[in-house]
Amino acid sequence: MKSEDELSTGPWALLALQRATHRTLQALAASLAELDLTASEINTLANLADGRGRTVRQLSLDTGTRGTTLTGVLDRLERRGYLTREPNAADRRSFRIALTESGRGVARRVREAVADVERTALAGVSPRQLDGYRAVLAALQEASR
Amino acid sequence: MKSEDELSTGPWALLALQRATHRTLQALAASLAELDLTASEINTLANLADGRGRTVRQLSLDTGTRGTTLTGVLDRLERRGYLTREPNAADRRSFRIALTESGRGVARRVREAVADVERTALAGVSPRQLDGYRAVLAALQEASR
DNA sequence: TATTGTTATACTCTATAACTATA
DNA sequence: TATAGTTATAGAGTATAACAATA
Repeated sequence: MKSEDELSTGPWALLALQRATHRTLQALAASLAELDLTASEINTLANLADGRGRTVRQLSLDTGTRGTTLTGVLDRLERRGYLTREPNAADRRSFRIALTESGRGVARRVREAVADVERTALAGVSPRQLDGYRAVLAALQEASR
Repeated sequence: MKSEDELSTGPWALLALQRATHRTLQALAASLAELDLTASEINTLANLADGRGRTVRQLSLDTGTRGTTLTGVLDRLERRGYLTREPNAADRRSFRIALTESGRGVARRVREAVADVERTALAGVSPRQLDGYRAVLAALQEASR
């Protein structure tokens, strides 16, 4: 717990953000160890798990991952048969990333693991606090463009 | 903006967390480009900026960075003259990481950049929302041990 | 001219395990 | 025996710049 003084005078919101991200990511990777996925792969699959196809650009915005990083991540997931890059008729420069049958299975397990962590963690949190969390994250993102 | 349906049924708290972390980190590194620091180095310096010495272990807990990663980060920062590893009389297995004079200067600038982002981002956020944010981050970390 | 996505390079971060010194 | 910190290795993530294809 930080001192009152620090909370009021020093920056803490971003430090806490990073700490929480590192921790939850490590916990998530551990709970999904059997699937042998990296943090970025988990992040990517969790985003794709809703079944909506996305372009690489959209996925990059959704995950916060750089395009150049995403190329490698998608390469590995494609090689493992979890997704495909389909031509995009609407814009022939881009692809639509779509989960395969087996990709959907893996993505579902990832999504469940993510949901599990959230359920456990947020059990004692009020809707109002959750709302504040969402608002602050949105504000941080908005200020970082 | 996500659909109502997704907010109520799917996991979003961790996905939003990762997205926000990536974004703010990129913005921070860009605003501190002249200092030529990586995200981890920024995180480390921002934590040390309060002037309190720490062991590597404590720093690892504070930043969420792995010990093995921290060794390299500290190596580089030490080589640049920003910090020193001082013997720790209390426990001779460990070191106390302390900022040097020039390290304090750099850390101050890092801390100011972090504070700037926070001020800008959180200008329109209420204390109550900020409180919810803090509570949720704490809950996520607690559930990830 | 600008954007989408990939490639290339060099460096940083991570996981894992082994190792030394100290507790 | 356990912990603090480092080292070693291999793979993954990053910034940056350049590139082809398309808009």
